[in-house]
Order: sequence, then structure tokens, then C-alpha cells
Amino acid sequence: MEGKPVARRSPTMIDIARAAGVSKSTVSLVLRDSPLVKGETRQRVEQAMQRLGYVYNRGAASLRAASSDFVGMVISDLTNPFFAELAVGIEDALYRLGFVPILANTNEDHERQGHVLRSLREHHVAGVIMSPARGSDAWTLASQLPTSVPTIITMRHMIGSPLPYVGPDNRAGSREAVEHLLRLGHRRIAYFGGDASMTTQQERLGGWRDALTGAGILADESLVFETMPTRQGGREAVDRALALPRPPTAVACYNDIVAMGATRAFASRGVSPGVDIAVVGFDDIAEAEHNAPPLTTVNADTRSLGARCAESLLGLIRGEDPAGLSFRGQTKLIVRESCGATWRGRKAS
Amino acid sequence: MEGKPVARRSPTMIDIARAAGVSKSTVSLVLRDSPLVKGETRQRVEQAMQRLGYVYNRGAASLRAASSDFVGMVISDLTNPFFAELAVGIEDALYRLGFVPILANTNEDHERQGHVLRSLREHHVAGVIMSPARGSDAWTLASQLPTSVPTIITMRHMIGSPLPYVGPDNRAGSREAVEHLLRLGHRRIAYFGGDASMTTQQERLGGWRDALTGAGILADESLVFETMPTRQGGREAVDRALALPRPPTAVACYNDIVAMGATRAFASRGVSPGVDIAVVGFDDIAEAEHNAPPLTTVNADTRSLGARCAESLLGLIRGEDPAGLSFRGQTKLIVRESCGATWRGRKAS
DNA sequence: GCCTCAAAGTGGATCGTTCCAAACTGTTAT
DNA sequence: ATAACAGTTTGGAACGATCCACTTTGAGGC
Repeated sequence: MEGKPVARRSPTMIDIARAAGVSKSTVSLVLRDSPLVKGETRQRVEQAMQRLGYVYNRGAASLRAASSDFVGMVISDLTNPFFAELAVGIEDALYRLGFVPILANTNEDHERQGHVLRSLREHHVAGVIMSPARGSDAWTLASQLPTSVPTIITMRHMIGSPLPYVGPDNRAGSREAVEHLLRLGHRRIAYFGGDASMTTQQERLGGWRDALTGAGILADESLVFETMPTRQGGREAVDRALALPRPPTAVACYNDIVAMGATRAFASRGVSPGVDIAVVGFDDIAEAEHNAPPLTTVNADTRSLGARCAESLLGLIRGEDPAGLSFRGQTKLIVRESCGATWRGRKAS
Repeated sequence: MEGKPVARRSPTMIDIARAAGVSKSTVSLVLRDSPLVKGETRQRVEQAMQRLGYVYNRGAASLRAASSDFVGMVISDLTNPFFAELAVGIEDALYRLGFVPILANTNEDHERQGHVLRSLREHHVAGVIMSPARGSDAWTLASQLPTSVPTIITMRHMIGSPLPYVGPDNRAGSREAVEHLLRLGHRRIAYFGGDASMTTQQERLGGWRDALTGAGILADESLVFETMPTRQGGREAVDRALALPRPPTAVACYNDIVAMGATRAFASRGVSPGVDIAVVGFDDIAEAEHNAPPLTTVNADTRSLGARCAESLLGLIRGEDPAGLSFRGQTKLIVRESCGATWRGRKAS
């Protein structure tokens, strides 16, 4: 009188085996596309799976396999569009390589990062890709992640860590941006944003110095305004820079977020970015193109960088030499309007 | 002559049991904080764990437990800052509730969504939170996700689906925004962006109609410009709207991304947003505040909405009545400058 | 008729936990 | 001395797959 009986628990290989009149070993062989099973048998097994609605249990399988198909994806701040783009690049590549990403957004919190790494270990992840929370040091990290877990560090290089690092060439990119400003005739070029404790900041600031000294100009450290790498940070830097007796005529920013905050702040103080002051960013996030004015910035091909993380991790898992798996991506200056170049060009023509 | 022998494989409960001189059952009890073990024994076991560097194997445990602590987090487009924010809200709440999020960014791709759902089932996730790819229908979804997997649908309501839905009150929010424009004296109010196949669009567009007809104005469908919900879509809508013999004086946009594209496009065509034309968005993404001009928009408290997804999922997992787990979040109009209200106010004073 | 061999299929141990029923202590009541 | 009992501890059977060594089957050679 009841409808067709609903399976109380989902069928296992043994149920399939019984239904198809074979042993569980044969079902296992069918599942893994072994050439050892006869075509006819294979069909019977596949029909049984279909009929019973069999779903493979990957957890059970990986119990024997020592490691799973999970990869930890530890991101320091997913609300930053730059990291969101990186995460998408990583996720997409992992998916293609047959891995399943476990997401953890640490929000720059060390304690949370520690918890998350422990959790990932408990889940026997095949590897980890992480952009360390601000101020993580190689030593603490080593204690949280034993060398047995293949790990790629991304975006924030950790000095003293033997782990492969994937990220853009910050120094060269920043240098190129500042050289562009120099070529436009600027001599008082400030630097906005970034936290001295981060290697990314050190590298980008280094590029600023390189460009200036390369042009025979003294890198005036009083033109360096370190602030939080946020829009708010960009605004603060503007306030401080405009308070100077002789304000800068151009600014290189730690990243696009800072640059966007800065362009807004300049504009609201009557200093028109792209006209009265040149501003360049870094990262080339999607928003940069739609900023007012559109941001001249350094493109790091974020998505490919993400893919590269996944590929390097695969290398590490396969046992390749870690030394060959680090990667510094080339950057490319994207000239838009915030540096005033386009505008001047138009005026001159 | 060798250094201290490195553990070939990581220690298991049995190794700990041996080292502490107890049975594996006792170790298991210690791990789960059972009051059954004597304090002294507990200590011995804990010391052994410390000494051998024991790491719990959650996979092995969940083999018996029927379901794991994983939750699938299926996002349609993580590069959209709105969804990134939602994802962060979900991730944070899941973490707090003791779940581990598996991330899948479907990028609006159905095929991929299908694969991902299958993969999640194979991993025996405890539940799924998903914002369906554009154009997903209840029927296909039901075939991909049997009712045995607790699932919350977010942001994109699916008509005909019994699954709990968590999202903002799009209709009321949109209505409120348009009513604000009406109050400012506008009568020709256009609607930009969004895809007719999405319920979100239908609801927001519905709010636009509600407000107009509520004010005794004919909702002129020739002022509805449906485009991709992207910045580019916003630009296209501007082109089409300005080509009208009698262009609108105000615009309600499908979301902030469209509104940002639109403000840029208006500005570059010499129509100053916030002065010559009023523009309102929807979502209140972080960028909205820093747009030029700062965007008047509808805040949906995205992060809380994410948290709510996680909480409703927990309810579903615990077997609560699905009917009570749906949630429509209240929205709040955030008045900034793009609607011209602030500006007019200042002028009048 | 016996042996060999390849192809196809199988049983049982295993992975690292949890859970259950049973067993062992030492005390107290009878 | 025995029973009853609470407080601890334990062995073994799951969970659902994989993998290895083994068996079965049938064809072919001598």
C-alpha cells in the first residue's frame, strides 16, 4: 500500500554488487575504469548504479589513500577585490586539476589563521595555498604547518621561509609606474599607503626608490605616507600630503584601493586627479577602469597568478623540486587617465 | 648516526594508546572530552598526543558519522563585490558554527554547477548554500540535489522550489529607492540593467513599478533598459536612454555595478550624475561610497544575510521545519550624492 | 588427459575513527 | 562471603572504499 520504498541510507558499492550479481571488488574496478572487467559485466554494474542512484563516497576512499583531494585556500581578505580575483583564479585552476578548495578567509587575523591551518591538517588536505595574514612570520607558520603539507605562499613573500612563493614582481612593477611619472615630467613624487611590516610594501616602496635614484633624484622619505592599505588610508595620506609646504605633483600608491581613496579625496579638496595631480595605483582591479578618473595602474594578471598557485602546488604534491616552483609574474603598466598622461597628450595634439 | 627518526606516517589513536598504555577506546573518549575518563589517565593520554604530534583525522571519523562537517558554498560570481561580501558573511558564520566551507564559484555556468553539486554529494557535505547560476530552474536543481542534502537558496529566489530562501526584500527596497526619486520631484524615472530571467530582476523591477503606480504615474515600459548586470551593461543603458527624444531625469539601477557603469558613462557624455541626472543603485557594496559621485543605494546588510544563510542551514540540518527558515532581509535606503538630493538640499539652504 | 596461461573476478585485510556491550576495579550493603 | 553498584576501561564490529593475492574459467599446446 505504501509508495515505492525510499532508500533509508544511500546505497554502497556492496549494494550495487549484490544488485548486479558481482563482488564489490568488481564494482570498484568498474568505478575506476579498469580494463580488467568485461564489457558486459561493466554494463550490468553501471545499470545497477543508475537504478539504485549510487553516489561515490570520496571520504571512504581517501581514508586509505593517505591524502584527500582537498586543497586549503587561505585568503587574508576576500573583501578586497584583488584577493577575490586571485581566489577565483585559484579556484578555477584547482577545479580543473581535480582538486576541491576549502575556503578560509582569515581577515588578517593570526589566531584564526592558526585555527584554520589546524583544521586543514585534520582534514588531511593534499596541500595549502595561502596568502599569510599581515605580519605572519616564517617561524610561527612552520610550527603550524609541518613540512609534510605541501604549501604555496602567495602575494606576501615570507623571508626565511623555504616554501615556494607565487606573486607579481612588485619592485619592477612599481618602478615602471614611477618611471612613467618621471617621464611625464614629475619630480616631486610621493608614495601613499601600505604597511611597513609587509614585504609587498617593502618591494613596492623599493621600486619607487629605484626609479627615483635611477633618475638621479633623491628619494625624499618625507614624501612616503604609510597608511592602512584601504580607501580610508588613501584619504588620510592625501590630508597629510596636502598639508606639506610643497605638496607632491604626483603619487604612486600601494594598491588600487588606496589610489581610489586618494583620487576621491583629492577631488573633494578641489585638486583634480589626472589634471592637477597624477595618481597611479597597483593591481589593476576591475574597478580601476571605472574610477573617476580611470586609474593608471600596474596590471599583475591576477587571475593567471592564481592559476599559477594551483599549478605550483600540483608540482609540489607530485614531489617536484620546490626551488623550481616559485614564480614572479611580470607586470604591465596600464596607462589610463589618473596620471594625466592621456589628458596632456590630448592637449598637446 | 641519523638524526632523530622522522615519523613515516602520522600517528593514529592506536599509536597514542600504546604510548599512554591505554586502549584506543580510552583515547577516543579523551578526544571527545568524555567525563568517563579519570583525570590522571586523561593527562597521560594528552601528554602522549603532545609528544607524538598527534593530529585528529576528521575524515576517518566522519566515515561512520553519515555526514561530514563540510558545507558547500556555491557562488554564482565571486568577482562581483556583492557576492564576495556575501561569501565572507557565510564563511565567517559557518566557521563559527563549526562547519568547513567548500568553495565553488560557478561563474554562472550551469554545467559547472551540475559538476560541483555532484562533487559535493560525493564528499557527503552536511549541507549546501547556493546562489544558483543565472537561469537555473527548480526542476533541474531538484534532480541534481536530492532532498536528502539540506540546502539553502540565497539571493536568487527559485519559483516552485520548496527549499528555504534567504535574501533581501528586493521589491520593497527598490520601491523605497524609486519613491525617494519621486519625492525629489522626478517624474521620468528609468530602470537600468538586469536580466528578465532572474527573479531578482523581476522583484526589483516590480518595486520600480509599485512606486510609480503608487504615485499615480504610468510605469512607462519604454524606460526599462534591460542589460547585462555589469558596468558595461550600465554604459549601454546610458547610450540607449540618452538617444531617447525625451530622456529620463532619474534612473534606478538593478545593482551598484550597473549604477557605477552608468554614472561613469553619464559623466563622460557631459551629463553630470547627482546634478543633471539622479542615479540610485542597489546592494551598497563597499565601492558605492567611493564612486564619483558617491552612490545613493539600497543597503541589504549583505554580511548579515550571509550569516543568516548559515544559521538557516544549521536549522535545516537539525531538522527544523523548512517553512520557518526562509528569510527576507529588510533593506535600508542610503542617501549619498548620486541622486542629487544632498546637492539640492545644500543649494536650497 | 594434463599442463600452462591469460583473462576475469573474488575474499579478506586495511585505513582511523566511533560506538556498544562487556569486563574489570573497589566500595558498600547484606 | 556475596551481591549490588558506580566508576573506569576495553575489545571488536562497524563505516565504505582500495588493493593484493588468490581462484576460477576456458582456450590452446603437447
